[in-house]
Amino acid sequence: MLQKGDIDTIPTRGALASPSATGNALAETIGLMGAAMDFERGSEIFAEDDPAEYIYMVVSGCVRSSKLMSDGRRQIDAFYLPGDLFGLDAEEAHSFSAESIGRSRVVVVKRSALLARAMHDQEVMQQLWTQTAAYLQRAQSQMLLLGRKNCQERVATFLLDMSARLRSAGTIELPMSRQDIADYLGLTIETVSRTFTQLERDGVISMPVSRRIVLRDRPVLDELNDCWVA
Amino acid sequence: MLQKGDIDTIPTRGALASPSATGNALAETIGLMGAAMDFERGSEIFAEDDPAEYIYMVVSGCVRSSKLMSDGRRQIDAFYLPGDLFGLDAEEAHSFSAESIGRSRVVVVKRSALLARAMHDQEVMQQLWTQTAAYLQRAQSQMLLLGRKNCQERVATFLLDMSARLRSAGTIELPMSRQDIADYLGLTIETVSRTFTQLERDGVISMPVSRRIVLRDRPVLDELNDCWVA
DNA sequence: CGATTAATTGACAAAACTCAATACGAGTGG
DNA sequence: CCACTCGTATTGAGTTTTGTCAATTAATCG
Repeated sequence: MLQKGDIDTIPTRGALASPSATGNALAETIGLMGAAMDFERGSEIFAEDDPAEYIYMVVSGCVRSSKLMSDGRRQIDAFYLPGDLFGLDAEEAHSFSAESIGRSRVVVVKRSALLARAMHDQEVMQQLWTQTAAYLQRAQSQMLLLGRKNCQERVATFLLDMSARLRSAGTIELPMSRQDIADYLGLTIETVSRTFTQLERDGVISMPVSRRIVLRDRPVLDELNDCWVA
Repeated sequence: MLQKGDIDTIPTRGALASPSATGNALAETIGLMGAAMDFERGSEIFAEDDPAEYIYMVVSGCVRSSKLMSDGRRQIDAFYLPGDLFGLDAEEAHSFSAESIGRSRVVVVKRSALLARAMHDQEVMQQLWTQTAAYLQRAQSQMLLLGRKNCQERVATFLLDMSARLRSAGTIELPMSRQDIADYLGLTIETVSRTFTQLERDGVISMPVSRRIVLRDRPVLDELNDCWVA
């Protein structure tokens, strides 16, 4: 599915917009080995069941990965922000699809090349594991959210997580639509919208515009979030 | 948390009750390096936030891993069956707890020892990654289930998954309680019970006793399950 | 066999969903 | 600069699904 973006053959040393807390050796290696590609708003980076030929790192923008059911129901597993790796399947085929939200730039490296590298660079191999384990941990938190939290708690957890990952000081600029948030939180767009409105009425957040969220009362959000550690 | 079981210092070569499809080199290594421990019904193997000192492999019985909220709501991330590894956190502390369902035997190996081994056995390191990625993939399917499936679909998916993992020819002997199933599927015990009853009335399954489920109409279960591949 | 835990069932309540209408906001062209 | 348009977001009314609480019934273990 690499046809959709333009390959930028210029090496991407230092191309990372925000040097996220990603496993450094691995991110470094990918940055050096990979090619930068640009994706348009909404374009598909890979599809479910596509051969897992590449491993990806977000440079700028935001990527969503999701699974679809045959009747169109969608669950977004994760949003990837600058510095995040994705496509880390160990299987031959991807078990989910990935699309660019808005415009984004992504560094792409051949799985086979990275694995070859990992085979004689122990640290790269280990970080491949560490990164994957970190995503597994996130997935476990998300299962708690999806299985057991109510809509206020889901939204609070989401906002605190985005705030931490975007390193925002109280104001979050959301890169994704309400529909994406709904599909990530296992809710409908209407419920997400109503929950935002309710939190604003209660003075917990404010929304100058719908994609800009100001966290006004963190203690309440933390309370709703229960077991989160920022 | 290792006090609860009895350490069996006899090496566990060939101790695996059912030689599951686990990454072989890794399972082999753990079997050879590890010590067998027995756990009583309901006993805790490790708790959330415990230091992640060991990595585990189920020999017999069944283990559940879960997360708790402060008010007692529980989400079970996974059930581990013979041959399955667990405790594969890359972090220093476990992000979930693990308890034995019924009696079980587990092989335990020091994380540090296994990592040391992995550092000069490339295959072990890679399988550590592969295993973790496989669990991440399972987690992604579970997120789709928890976020988007209705109770019938959840139960159908659960039954097909258990049937495949237990290699059962149509009859499943469930090792876990309805409460455990409910906490795994993000439902209440009553909803799980009613759904089983409904499926039995519809002739899709039968339940000679509550823990023994006979799959009578796989096509219907597959239909409910949507996108599963056995 | 009896005690105790696990599972089922029923009646009702609540949370989230659906469908439909309306409002907002970014981008475009007059 | 304003009006128009189109995709996105919000709001309302009513329904559905699942949850809650309480009462039974079934299964398991001494």
